[in-house]
Amino acid sequence: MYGRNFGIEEARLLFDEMPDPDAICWTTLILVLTRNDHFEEALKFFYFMHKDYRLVADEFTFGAILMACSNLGRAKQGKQVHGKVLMSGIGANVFVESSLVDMYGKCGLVVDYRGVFDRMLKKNAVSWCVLLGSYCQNDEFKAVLKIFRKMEKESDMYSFGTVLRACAGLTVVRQGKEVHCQYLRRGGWRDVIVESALVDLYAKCGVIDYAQRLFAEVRVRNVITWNSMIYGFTQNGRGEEALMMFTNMVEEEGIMPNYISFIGVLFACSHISLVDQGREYFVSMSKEYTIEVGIEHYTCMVDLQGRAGKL
DNA sequence: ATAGGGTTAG
Repeated sequence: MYGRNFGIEEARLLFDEMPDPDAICWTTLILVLTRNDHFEEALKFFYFMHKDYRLVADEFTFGAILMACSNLGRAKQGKQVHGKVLMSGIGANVFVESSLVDMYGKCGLVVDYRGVFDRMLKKNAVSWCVLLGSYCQNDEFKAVLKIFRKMEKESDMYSFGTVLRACAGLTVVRQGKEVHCQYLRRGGWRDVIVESALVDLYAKCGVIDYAQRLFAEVRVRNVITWNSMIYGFTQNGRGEEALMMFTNMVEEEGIMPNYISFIGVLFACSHISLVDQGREYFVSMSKEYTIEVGIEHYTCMVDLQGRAGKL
């Protein structure tokens, strides 16, 4: 109950009070941690449970631990967990196997995720979606489209974000439109993830005005939707509008920009030679927004000042 | 008590 409502501390305290927590209690705590993005801690507790308390992990435990490995990109640990899964005799569980595919996919191990997927006896929409996601994460966009075309009932609405991302990666606007239509035909409607992917797709394909019209119709926008639009203007040589979008996002909508927002903003400044304003944005990143300045931002600043003759 | 989707410099 606390874990589902961001009460990680409360969940921890209650767990510590338990006189003799069994494997289900431990697993519940691990699930709370993964659900709230505390992946390192989740792994720590797993090893604790396993090594110090000799409790037996089940499919729920392994699912959560594999999720932690996926999100941390820990291939080595993930493989070890895979070994434990095989030894435990619950290898043929659709949750665990889908998590394994996802783990190998997010770690970039193409042979492994394909191998696990091919050997799965039972597959469902999530398994197929994870496979698409794995190919997409490894820039195998053509494979994503090929598999998606062969899928019918196996796919559900979750697949569309990934497939649209693949179309954007290939800048194939015609196929992107087809997928867009298919999404609508299947009753897709007002999904912030799909709509963000659509804005990005059309912007990347150069149909920026259409992207803008679509963006205007979106009801629920989050920072990623805005980033897609901001970066879309930047990519299409419309830096002023990119900066206007950024201002709108922050001042009108009160949405906090993130690391990626500033890549679009600084790159926009570089394109329209706004050196001083670019510097101000660069400084405000850490001062006003407490966002860590990364290599991409420094690169934009080098570009910005280099283009302006300030070698 | 369980798994999956979207934004990123040169």
